Amino acid sequence: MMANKTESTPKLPSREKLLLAAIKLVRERGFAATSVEDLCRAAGVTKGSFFHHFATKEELGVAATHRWGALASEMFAAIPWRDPVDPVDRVLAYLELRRSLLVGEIAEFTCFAGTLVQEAHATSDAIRRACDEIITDGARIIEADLVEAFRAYGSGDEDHATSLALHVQAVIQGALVMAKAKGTADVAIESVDHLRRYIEMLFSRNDTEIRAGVDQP
Amino acid sequence: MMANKTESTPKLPSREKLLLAAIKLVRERGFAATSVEDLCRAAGVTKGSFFHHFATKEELGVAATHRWGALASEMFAAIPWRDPVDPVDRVLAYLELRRSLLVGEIAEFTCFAGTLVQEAHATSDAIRRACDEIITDGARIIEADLVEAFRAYGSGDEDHATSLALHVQAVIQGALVMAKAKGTADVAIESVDHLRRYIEMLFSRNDTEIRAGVDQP
DNA sequence: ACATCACCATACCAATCGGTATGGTGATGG
DNA sequence: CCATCACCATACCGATTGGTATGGTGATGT
Repeated sequence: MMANKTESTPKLPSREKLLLAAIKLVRERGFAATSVEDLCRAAGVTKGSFFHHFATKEELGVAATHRWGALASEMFAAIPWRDPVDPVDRVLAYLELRRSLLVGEIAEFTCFAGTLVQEAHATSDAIRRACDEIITDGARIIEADLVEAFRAYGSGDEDHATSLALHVQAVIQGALVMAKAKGTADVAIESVDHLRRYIEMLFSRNDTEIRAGVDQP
Repeated sequence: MMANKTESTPKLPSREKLLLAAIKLVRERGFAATSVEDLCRAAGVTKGSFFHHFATKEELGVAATHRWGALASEMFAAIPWRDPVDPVDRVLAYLELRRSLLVGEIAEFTCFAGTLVQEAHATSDAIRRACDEIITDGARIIEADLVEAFRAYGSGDEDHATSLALHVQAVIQGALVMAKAKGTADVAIESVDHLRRYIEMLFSRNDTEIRAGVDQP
């Protein structure tokens, strides 16, 4: 049988090293600006190895996107942000988590899929679909909580939950673009705060006035 | 005197043709994926002409960003969205305008600066700064209205207005990324709707309940 | 009338691009 | 013991890359 492909491999296999190098370099410099040789150099493998594992650079892009998606869901599964009993509090905890990740170097908190799809959406439908899938999966993380929240505090329309979950993704993507433009995460953090306030108001459970005069935390 | 550089030139000068070609091609395929020869072909000029006007491809990127900023402000100046007397209504009218632009081909409504800065922020600080400037200028379009709005309906803190204006830009940028991922503008339109609802709630002037159960328009 | 200059065209360049061809190596299954 | 195969290394390919060198042309100031 073929086995131990992803489990219990003592040293990182070449394919994995290439995937991680792709995620790193694309987040730093973009997809088109990263050559296959750059990838190989960063991964410490040869071009022969590269084209053994991936038929084209595009195929690596698709594979790296899936790897990125897996990394993200592993991460969100490992952190206990889902403890609150109130679904709204879970969503807010998720936002707090996303907010807390906005530290350090820009390339370390930007989204691989968002960066890639921006460049490749028109030239590679395979990459576009892969990124769409991973971003939509990301939205699904809070979608169930939002369904619950809408059911508890408003309409039970599931379309609302889907739409709002995608909006959360959109705001985060936009916040990252702004961070890249300004060269600092501050502006991204503020955007997440605005998003938090929106959701708080949407599901306002007490009568505390959360209006224009609210204080920033 | 040197004159008629941008005014009353009968046929489009080469420099302008290159700038417009850059805006078009970068929005379609990205900056790194667009070669200088692509640009020249699309603009109908030769490479000699290109490097006469721009020392490097990077320099063209900066110039095209400024051209893009000028195009945007010309456009927003030409459309009468600023008629309402209430500052909040002006902001909402602006959002409605942005929303109404989300039609047709994706490359025709995406933001040149957002696309460019995503790719080039780490490799060219000149491009990064230019994009930052243009995006921040875009935020300024509604900043004064937001200052008024905060003054009328909440705190008069100007930081709030700046932050919210940048958040509007962030949401739009993010919405465009999502549109690219999904291949359709629908998701972007919904994000703008969410943003609109946020601002309505933030400056809620009457006591109409705008909560989780609100109907989509 | 002449020099200057912005503007553009042609030809060319070394370097790099994504991709291929081919041969070697070690583990595995029969 | 041999054949197969996944895996990787080296060498190479034609095409394209951003950029340069150089020469020409027409308008302009003097």
